[in-house]
Amino acid sequence: MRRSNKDRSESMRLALMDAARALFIEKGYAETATPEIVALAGVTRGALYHHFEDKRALFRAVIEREAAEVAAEIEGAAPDGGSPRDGILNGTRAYFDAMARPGRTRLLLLDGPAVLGMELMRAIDTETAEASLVAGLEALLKGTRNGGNAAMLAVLLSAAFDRAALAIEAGADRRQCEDAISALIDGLTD
Amino acid sequence: MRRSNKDRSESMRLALMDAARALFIEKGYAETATPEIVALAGVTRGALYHHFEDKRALFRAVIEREAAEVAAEIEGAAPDGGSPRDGILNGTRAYFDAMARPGRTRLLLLDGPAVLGMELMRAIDTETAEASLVAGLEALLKGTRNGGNAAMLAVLLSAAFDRAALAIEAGADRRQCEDAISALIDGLTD
DNA sequence: ATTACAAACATACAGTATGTATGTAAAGAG
DNA sequence: CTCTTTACATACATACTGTATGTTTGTAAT
Repeated sequence: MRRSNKDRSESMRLALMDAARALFIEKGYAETATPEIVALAGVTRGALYHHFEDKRALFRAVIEREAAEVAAEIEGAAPDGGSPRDGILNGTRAYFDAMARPGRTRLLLLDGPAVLGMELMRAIDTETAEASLVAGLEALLKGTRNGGNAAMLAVLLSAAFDRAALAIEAGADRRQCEDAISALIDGLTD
Repeated sequence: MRRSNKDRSESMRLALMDAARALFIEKGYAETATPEIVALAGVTRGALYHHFEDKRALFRAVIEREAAEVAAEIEGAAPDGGSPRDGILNGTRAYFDAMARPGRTRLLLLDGPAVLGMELMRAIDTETAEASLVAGLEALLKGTRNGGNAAMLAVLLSAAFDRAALAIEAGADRRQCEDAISALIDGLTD
C-alpha cells in the first residue's frame, strides 16, 4: 500500500501519543521509558525521535490533546443559556464529567504541572475551564461587593474544581463536592 | 576527632537532605541526579544509599521535613484565640508566610504530589493546614446551612490556598488573594 | 587491650535509559 | 527517471540508578 507522507506522519504521531498516553496514565511520566512506548506502538525509537524532539515533547503533545478534549467536552455540554449561576454550575458538572475519564487527573493535575511547569500548563489550558469561569463569574458578580475579584476568584475556584476532581477519583462523593462548590459560589452573591 | 555513630548518621542525613533540597528546588526532582547531590554534600553515593533506600526515599525525607516546618510555622503563628473567622484568616496568612520560603511551593505543591502521589502527600501534611482548617470551619459553620459540608469545604478551600500560594509566588498580589479568600469564607456564613 | 562484630561509608559494577549520529527505504519534485 | 527530502531503523555515546563488594571507623565483650 502506498500512503502519503502526511498520512504516515499523522498516524505515526497518533500511534505514539496513544501508546504514550496509555503508559503515562498507568505508570506516570517518569516511570515510563521510551523503549516501552515504541514497543507498544510497534515501532522503534527512531520514529519517536523523528516526530518529537524528546520524551518531554511527546508528553506535552499528549497533554495538549487531552486538555483540548476536556475543553471540547465542556464546550459541548454548556448550553450557554440561563443564569450565570446555572452556567457556572453546569460548567462545573461538565468538568467533572470530563475529568472522570481515566488518567486525566493524573495527566492534567499531577504529572503535567510537575513535568511541564505551572506556567506552561496554565498556558495550555488557558482556554479550558478557566476562561469561561472568569466570564461566568464576572457576569454573576457584576455590581456586587465581589465584583472586582472575579479574576482572582476564578483562579481560586478552578483550583477547588481540580481538587474536587481528584477527590472524586479517590472515592469522594460527587454530589457532596457539587454541593460544597454550590455553597462557595452562592456565598459570593447573597 | 572521634564521633559517635549516631552523631555521624544524623549529620550525614541532614547534609544529604540539605544538599538534595537545594538541588530539588533549583532544578526539580527529575533533573537532579544523585551524583550532584552527594557532590554538593561532599560525600559519595555510598553514603546516600546507606542512609536512604533510594532517591525517592531521600526526596520523601526532604518533603516530610519541609511539611513539618510549615506546620510548625503555622502552629507558632496561630494565636488560637478570637473568632473562628479570624482564626481561619490568620491561619491563611500564616500559611502564605510559610509558603513564601523559596522552593516550598515547588517541593510541596508540584514535585511532591507527582513523585510521591496525592495519597501519600495528603498523609504527610494531614496534620498541617487542613486539620486546623477543618476545625475552624466546623466552628464557623456550626448550625448554619453549610454545617454539614465543613470537611468537604476544607478540602476545596485548602486547594484554593495552595493555588493562591503558587499565584503569589508567580507575582500575584497577596492582598488580592487574601481578599478573595475572605470573600469565599464570609460567603459561607452570611 | 585485643578480638569480634556491626555500622558508616567508599569504590566498582551491571543494567538500562536518553538523546544523537548514521544508515536505509519510501515519497515527492522536476 | 534522477534527485532530493522525508520517514523511519539501527548503532552508538553518555549518564544515571541501584547493588555488590571492599575498607574504615565505632562498639561491645572477653
